[in-house]
Amino acid sequence: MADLHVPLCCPTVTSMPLAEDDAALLAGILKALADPVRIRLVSIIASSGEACACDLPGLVDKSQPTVSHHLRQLVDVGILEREQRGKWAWFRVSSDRLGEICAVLC
Amino acid sequence: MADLHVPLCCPTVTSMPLAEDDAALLAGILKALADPVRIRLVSIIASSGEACACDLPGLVDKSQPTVSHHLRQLVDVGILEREQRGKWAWFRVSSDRLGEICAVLC
DNA sequence: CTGACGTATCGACAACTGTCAATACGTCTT
DNA sequence: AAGACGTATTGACAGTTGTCGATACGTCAG
Repeated sequence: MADLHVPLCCPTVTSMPLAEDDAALLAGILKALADPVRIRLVSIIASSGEACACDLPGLVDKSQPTVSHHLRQLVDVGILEREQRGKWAWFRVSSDRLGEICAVLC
Repeated sequence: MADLHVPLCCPTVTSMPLAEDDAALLAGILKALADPVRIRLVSIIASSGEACACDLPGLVDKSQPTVSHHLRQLVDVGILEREQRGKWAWFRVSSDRLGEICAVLC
């Protein structure tokens, strides 16, 4: 899979036709957000500042493997940042990434 | 399918945990954007102001039914507006809709 | 070192999605 | 009325995705 961590440096979506590469990159990032469970995870983590993975399966009512799978996708595109603390994994949203998405869409 | 035309009136994603319903609604809209072909269509149409469906298959290098299918999804969630002019279909982006998405994400 | 426990990965499966050829539907022109 | 032409829908199929049980991996406590 392409590296989705690169900054979104393309011009605004509405200003000129997106190149195929930029379109694929942006679509990949949006796809990571475009799931009810993942958007809720982002929302929960963002509004708390940070969250421990141990609490998330209960909060979104999904199994631990499923939540881990979703978290990975969000980390892969740079929306979430992961930090290991002892045996717990903590997640924080990358405010930069969300801002970039907005900047490109408007 | 739920009506995705309703305004996104939920609070910011980052301010408080999204309710399940709001999450499903927002995810549906983002999913419509989260495809390379559809994002390019939006970008092409937005940067021209409007576009005729007859030109789009050539511009994105997809078959006419495929493009029609993608356009329909974008119209269904309110990102595109369709206008029939004689036997041609013209599309315009709903700037409101994109703005709403940004407002909710940031 | 070993057991306990939190997390990630694997394997499998049903559901969904993007794609196109074929076809149906609308609208204009003659 | 009939043909031409642009667009939408249908049917089918391969590829992707969300989900979870089982299992492997890491890290801490004893």
